[in-house]
Amino acid sequence: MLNKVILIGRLTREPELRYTPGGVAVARFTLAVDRPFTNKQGEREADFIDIVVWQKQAETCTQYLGKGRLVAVEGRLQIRSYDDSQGIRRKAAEVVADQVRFLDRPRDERQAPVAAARDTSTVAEPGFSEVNFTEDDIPF
Amino acid sequence: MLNKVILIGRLTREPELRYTPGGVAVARFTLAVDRPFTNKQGEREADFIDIVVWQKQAETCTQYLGKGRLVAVEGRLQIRSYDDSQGIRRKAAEVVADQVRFLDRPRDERQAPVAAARDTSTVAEPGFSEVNFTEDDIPF
Amino acid sequence: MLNKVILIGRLTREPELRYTPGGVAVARFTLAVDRPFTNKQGEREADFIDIVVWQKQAETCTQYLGKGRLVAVEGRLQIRSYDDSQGIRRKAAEVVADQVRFLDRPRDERQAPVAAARDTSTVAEPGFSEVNFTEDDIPF
Amino acid sequence: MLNKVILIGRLTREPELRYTPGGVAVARFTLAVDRPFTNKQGEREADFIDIVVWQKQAETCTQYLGKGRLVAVEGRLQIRSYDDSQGIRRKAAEVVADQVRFLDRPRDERQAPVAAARDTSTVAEPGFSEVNFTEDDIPF
DNA sequence: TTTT
DNA sequence: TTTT
Repeated sequence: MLNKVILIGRLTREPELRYTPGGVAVARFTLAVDRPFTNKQGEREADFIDIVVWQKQAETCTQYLGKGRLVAVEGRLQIRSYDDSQGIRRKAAEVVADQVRFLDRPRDERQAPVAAARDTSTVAEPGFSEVNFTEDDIPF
Repeated sequence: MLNKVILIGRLTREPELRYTPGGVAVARFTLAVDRPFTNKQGEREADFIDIVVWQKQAETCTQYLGKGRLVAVEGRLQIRSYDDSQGIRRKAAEVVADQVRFLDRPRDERQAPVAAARDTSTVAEPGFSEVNFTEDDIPF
Repeated sequence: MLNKVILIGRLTREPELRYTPGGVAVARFTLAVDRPFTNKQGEREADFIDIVVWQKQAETCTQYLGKGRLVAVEGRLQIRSYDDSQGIRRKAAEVVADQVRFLDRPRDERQAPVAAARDTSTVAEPGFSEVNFTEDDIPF
Repeated sequence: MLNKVILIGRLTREPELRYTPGGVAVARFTLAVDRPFTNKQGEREADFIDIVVWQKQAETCTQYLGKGRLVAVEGRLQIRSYDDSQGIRRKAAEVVADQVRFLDRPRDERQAPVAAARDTSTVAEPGFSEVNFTEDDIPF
């Protein structure tokens, strides 16, 4: 009845963009999220979490994000079963993103910070469509 | 850049429904959310948190919820300033709900559980409008 | 850097309790979490999400929870790799719970509501250990 | 029964550190969190949300954070009533932080990135004390 | 002002 | 393998 996931981590690789037969964009990438403690060998580990993004947001993520970028992802945890190419039954877990927020600047934008700021601001909330009633509208 | 609140608590009173001049429904209610510890006198306290709900969801909440009902609210924390009727500047904090989930049955539905189940199921996700691409659509 | 999962759903079976070689309690159960939309056949699906609970909370969950019970789980999403009994490399996803809240009463407690209320209140926050500084302590 | 807030925003000023009569550190700061839409004048607004941090984390936040720094805060929403210096009854809303994550580097550390990285990594999770059972311990 |  |  409620299924909410919020992650902050870094992309392990470029997003991969595909289209459904019906022409809808879908992107996938993996997020490395550091665990909040060290293991018995004193090393810090990470969870590698698969992210799925749909529609316009899929395209903006693919266009602007790359390996190492820091993002916040809000979404839901989806578990699905499938048979792999060897016919072995497998389960996949992935976070289907509602929102992807970009938390750092691309590396090569240190030279062109203003343009970068503008570019990324336009994609800051890909696919966002919340109705924006504000406090001015509140009648009590 | 990210503002997410998730609460589970009980309504302290009936929701109050109004309409903006433009005819948009807005409901307000207060949620009592027990604190996860006792105070120095050994008593359990609660936070009384104001909730604002918009549009169709405002109407379904007003119709189906009442004092004492258990709900989960997902939304964002909004802080706004205003002058009260004495001209004193005040700040208001409220959670603007994206989702309100009903977690228990109304009291008088013990007699008529089937009808109740059907009725509440139809309002289980008031105003919900997520695009429902599913795993069958994932092309990789 | 942030990995937060919040779920509300129903247990698909009794929790299973084990102990590590060092004697620490671990419980596992699966949560059915309804998806917020229907599929193309008009059916409502669910995600079946594995939950891991540690220590005292593992024991209270095992003692008080059973198939069909409604709970809220707060935790982190853990992805781990392992080889199954056939030597096939697999990935497992599970939510490691920080908190498990019981959102309904056990079925057979309708006859004994008072005792039930007391019993479950004592386990309402298994393993909880937050430091409880309150507003009375705030020096400004 | 559940009260969870997750915010990403920027400090509007330096944290203010005090101590309770009993000697416990408490820090306060305000977070500007951009709203996910523009108002009717096409401007982007923000919510200014008061944050309270306790104990060691209060001290590390005060030591390392300053105006403009980007952080993620996880905590609970607390509503409390008090009388101000004019005897006017007021309500205060604040997020009591469980975790504060630093999401950017301090400005003057561009010159000394390595030291900065090390310094901030040691305070990345101030006050964190989660028990760190890991997958190696899972007996099933 | 407050819910179970 | 699955809950209401």
